[in-house]
Amino acid sequence: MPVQTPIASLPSKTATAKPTATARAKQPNGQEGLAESLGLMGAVMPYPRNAEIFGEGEPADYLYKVVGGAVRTYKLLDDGRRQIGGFYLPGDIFGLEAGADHRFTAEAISDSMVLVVKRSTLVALAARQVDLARDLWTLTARELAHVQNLMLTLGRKTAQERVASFLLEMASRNSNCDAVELPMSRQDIADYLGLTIETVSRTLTQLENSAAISLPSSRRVILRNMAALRKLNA
Amino acid sequence: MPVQTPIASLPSKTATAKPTATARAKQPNGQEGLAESLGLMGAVMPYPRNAEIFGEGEPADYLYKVVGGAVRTYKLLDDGRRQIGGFYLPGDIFGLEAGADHRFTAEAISDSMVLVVKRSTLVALAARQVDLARDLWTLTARELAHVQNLMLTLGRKTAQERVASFLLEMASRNSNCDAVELPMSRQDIADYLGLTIETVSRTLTQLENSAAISLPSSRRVILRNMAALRKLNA
DNA sequence: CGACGACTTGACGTGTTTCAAACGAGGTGG
DNA sequence: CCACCTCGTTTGAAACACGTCAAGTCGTCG
Repeated sequence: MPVQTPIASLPSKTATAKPTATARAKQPNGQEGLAESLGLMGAVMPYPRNAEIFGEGEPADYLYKVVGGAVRTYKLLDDGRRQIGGFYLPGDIFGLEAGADHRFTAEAISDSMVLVVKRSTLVALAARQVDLARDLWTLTARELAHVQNLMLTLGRKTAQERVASFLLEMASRNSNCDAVELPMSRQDIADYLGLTIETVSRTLTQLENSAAISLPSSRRVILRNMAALRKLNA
Repeated sequence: MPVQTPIASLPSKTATAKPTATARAKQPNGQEGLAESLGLMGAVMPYPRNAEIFGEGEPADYLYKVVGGAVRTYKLLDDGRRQIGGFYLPGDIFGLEAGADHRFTAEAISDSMVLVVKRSTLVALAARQVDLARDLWTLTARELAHVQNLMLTLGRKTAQERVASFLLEMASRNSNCDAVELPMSRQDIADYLGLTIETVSRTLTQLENSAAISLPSSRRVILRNMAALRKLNA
């Protein structure tokens, strides 16, 4: 449950942002430039574990970047089923909307530090700076690509395939390519993959028994056989 | 299977587009302006049933708008499983990418007429016209919202809930709000909802038996009890 | 040490898939 | 005009993967 809602009490030092900060050399990537300059226009806020950062349906006045910790976004169906849309790790940007409102709820998975940036600042800047406008578009497109992949996973894959996809996704983020530290609980993973917590747990032990991974602890996974996992990735 | 690939032989009359065409009054919607002006910069191409319009991984040099017929976009897993990402009906725009390549394949569901517009034209224009840039962003955001909804459906819903969601989605597009003409096959619906063709068929007859819908023919559905369907929509 | 939360494991039930066959509409040819 | 083929759809019966319910284990913190 929400522990604090610091958005309302944001220090409005955003006005001090230097417009020229976004006029740096164009990165091949399309997001780095934006990610870099964000630091100059926002404030870092701490969110304790399970604190709500923003709620579904709230006005999307800010955009967020994980500085430390981890964040999940999700939607709740009225009967309590939860679909997690994505996990955000340090460096990731989330909460950017083209429309007026947030379409998901965002919560800190663990105690987290989050950079908060006023959206109107960016949108106003984007009106004059073509490449910033493109960065915003690219960011949304990246989110789209991620959800499309998730959709593929949710569509018609076995539990093993889903868990394998998840582990490979996590590994591809942690530069340390074959040891993954999971900040999220089994329930979070289950709600991300459209499975139950029991199935996730069982599947992980199956994968361990088949020597594809090992589990030194429940939150730590070592990918022992990438090839096998990738084959499951279908 | 692909019957023709007319993209290569596109008449390049796109250069005759009038830049000022996009400077019309701002619509509340954010897409109408773009959708409207597109007609001036592209050519309408016919695609026979099942013809490929573009393929996954191909350069995304064009953007498309359905003029007549219907289009599906999908991804194929190597073992033949197919996930349909969306259905596009007359008026809908598809194939817009922020990146260089198409991430899905697009095919005509039935004989279709499709307006084809050169992307570089739009992107170049967007560099000078702020609201066109915003329209492109909004279009991607709309696609994102749609896929997020689909993700919710695929996540952990029963067959009844999925089919009900699908029917309500289709009904919300056909202005004729309670009679839906389905251009796509049961297999298409199944691959959209992450079910098998048999389950879709069975579920439709269940819904008919429970008086929620009626099926005058296999491609024609009449929504008899919206409330019941919406309750299933969870 | 005890208690709590997160995770794992087991036994059983069930909704969906799978495999198989029948049905129906549309089209062609005799 | 009817026989016949084809393709999409429907229906049936059996198998299976995952969900559910319940108990047990592990690690952490007070």
